[in-house]
Amino acid sequence: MELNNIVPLPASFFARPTLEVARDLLGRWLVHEHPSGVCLVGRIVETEAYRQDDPACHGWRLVNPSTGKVLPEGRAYDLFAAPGTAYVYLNYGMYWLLNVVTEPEGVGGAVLIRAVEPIAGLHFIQARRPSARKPYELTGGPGRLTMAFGIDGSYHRRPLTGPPLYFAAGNPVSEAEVATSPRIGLSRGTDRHWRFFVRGNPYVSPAPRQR
DNA sequence: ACGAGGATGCTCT
DNA sequence: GAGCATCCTCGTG
Repeated sequence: MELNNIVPLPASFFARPTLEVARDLLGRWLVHEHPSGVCLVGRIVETEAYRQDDPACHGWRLVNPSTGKVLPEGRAYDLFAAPGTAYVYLNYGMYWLLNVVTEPEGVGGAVLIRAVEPIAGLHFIQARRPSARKPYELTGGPGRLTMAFGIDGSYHRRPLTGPPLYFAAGNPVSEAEVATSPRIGLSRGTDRHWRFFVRGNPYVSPAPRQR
C-alpha cells in the first residue's frame, strides 16, 4: 500500500460535536504503521459516541452539574484532553478499547471505534485473529479491532493526527447507508441511540442480547 | 442458532 | 467488593 498520498485527518476534524464526529468517521480510514513495518488500514464501519453529559461516559462524574466545573482527577479526565488525542483503556481486564477524544479541549467527549473492514495488512490481521471464521470475528468489535491492529495502552494520550496511528479521509458514507442504534454493552444511557454503523456491512459486530 | 459462564484487572464506592 | 464501552468456549436444541 502506497502511503505517500494519505493525509491524516487534522485535530480540527475532532474538535466538533461528538455525535457529528462519530457519524463522520464512518467510511474513514484507520491507519496503523505498526512498529514491525507492516502498514494496517481499516475502513471504519461502526462507532459510538460518549459525551460528558451522558451517564454512560467515564467523564460524567467529573462534571459538577451546577457549576460545570471539571474535576481534574482519574482516568476519565483524559476525555477532556485536546481533540484528536487517543483515549485507550483496558476493559474487563483483558481488552484494549480505542477512542478518539472529541470537542474542544476542556469539554469531555470521545468516539469509540468499534469495527473496521480490512483494507491493507490482511495477512498480519489474520495472524492476530487465528480463531476468526466470519468477517466480523476478524475486526468487528472494539476488542477484536485492537487485537487485530496491534493497538494497546501504550497509545493512550498520544495524538492520533499523524504516524504511527491516525485517521485518513477515506470515502465518507452516504446518509442512506448509515444506521443508528442504542450503544452496546451499557447499563446506563441506553435510551441514547449513539451507535453508528454501515447498514449491512459484514464487519459490523452483531449486537448481543440486552443485559 | 442461541445462551450460560468464565477469564481477568482497573476504577471507583 | 462491585461493576465494567468484551470475547471465547462449550453446552443444548
